[in-house]
Amino acid sequence: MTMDFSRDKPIYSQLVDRICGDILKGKLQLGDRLPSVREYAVETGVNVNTVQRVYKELEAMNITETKRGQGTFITSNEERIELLREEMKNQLAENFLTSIEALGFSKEEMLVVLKNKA
Amino acid sequence: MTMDFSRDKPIYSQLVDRICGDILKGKLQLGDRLPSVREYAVETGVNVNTVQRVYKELEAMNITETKRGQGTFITSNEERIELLREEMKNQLAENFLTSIEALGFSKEEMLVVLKNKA
DNA sequence: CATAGTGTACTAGTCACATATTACACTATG
DNA sequence: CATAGTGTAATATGTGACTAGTACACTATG
Repeated sequence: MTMDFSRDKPIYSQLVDRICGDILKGKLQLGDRLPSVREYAVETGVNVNTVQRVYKELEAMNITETKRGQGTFITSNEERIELLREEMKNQLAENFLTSIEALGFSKEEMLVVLKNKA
Repeated sequence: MTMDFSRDKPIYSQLVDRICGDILKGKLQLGDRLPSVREYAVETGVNVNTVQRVYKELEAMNITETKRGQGTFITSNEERIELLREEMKNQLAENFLTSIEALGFSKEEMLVVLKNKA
């Protein structure tokens, strides 16, 4: 496959985002098994170590559980996923507000822009 | 002064944002002279080269003009600043929308969150 | 024309990231 | 119990972004 990655962010981080997105979108279901590190490395065209880092990161976030010899699985803990959803939503909002404040825009002003966009 | 910088973004980039913000907020006026690279380096506690990079970046954005031996000045071109304002507003909005889409959130959902925040 | 204050250029060091390679540990399966 | 497929760990290497130190070039000013 050899995905294309943006250059302004580490690959491993983009992959984490991608997987989180797939979970939140429902493309990946609770309990699903992720591809093996070697498989996913080939799929995405990156090194095994990079994939390992992705899986490590996900596990640290408590959204996957890895079992030696078996694979890496999305947690079956629905609460955790729901919490993740809220966390990420909040994080996004906070970051956005911080950015607009730093640049001198008002929240109201930005809301208008957002509404008028695709 | 020794400002504190976030670690997830280059210092020079944060300084560019800061100055842009100060311009858009009116803290810096058209035609104003910025501190010299050395002055600003001391003020912020970073290296002269870092400041130079900031000024270079700003000049590339056409929002400052630098004159050897004299200093770096905010452009007097009001249109340019107004354009900058629109550009940055759009950029912020686009980035935000891209992020929320990647993570599987809807625009409407996020608008609600934003409204309910400080 | 000397001096001090500008911006600028060059070189080098550090660090995070990504890669490559190799070896190890565990588990399922025949 | 052999084998193939999992995740894990360790080491070395290359590269690019960022920062720092130092020296240079230009300009105003007395």
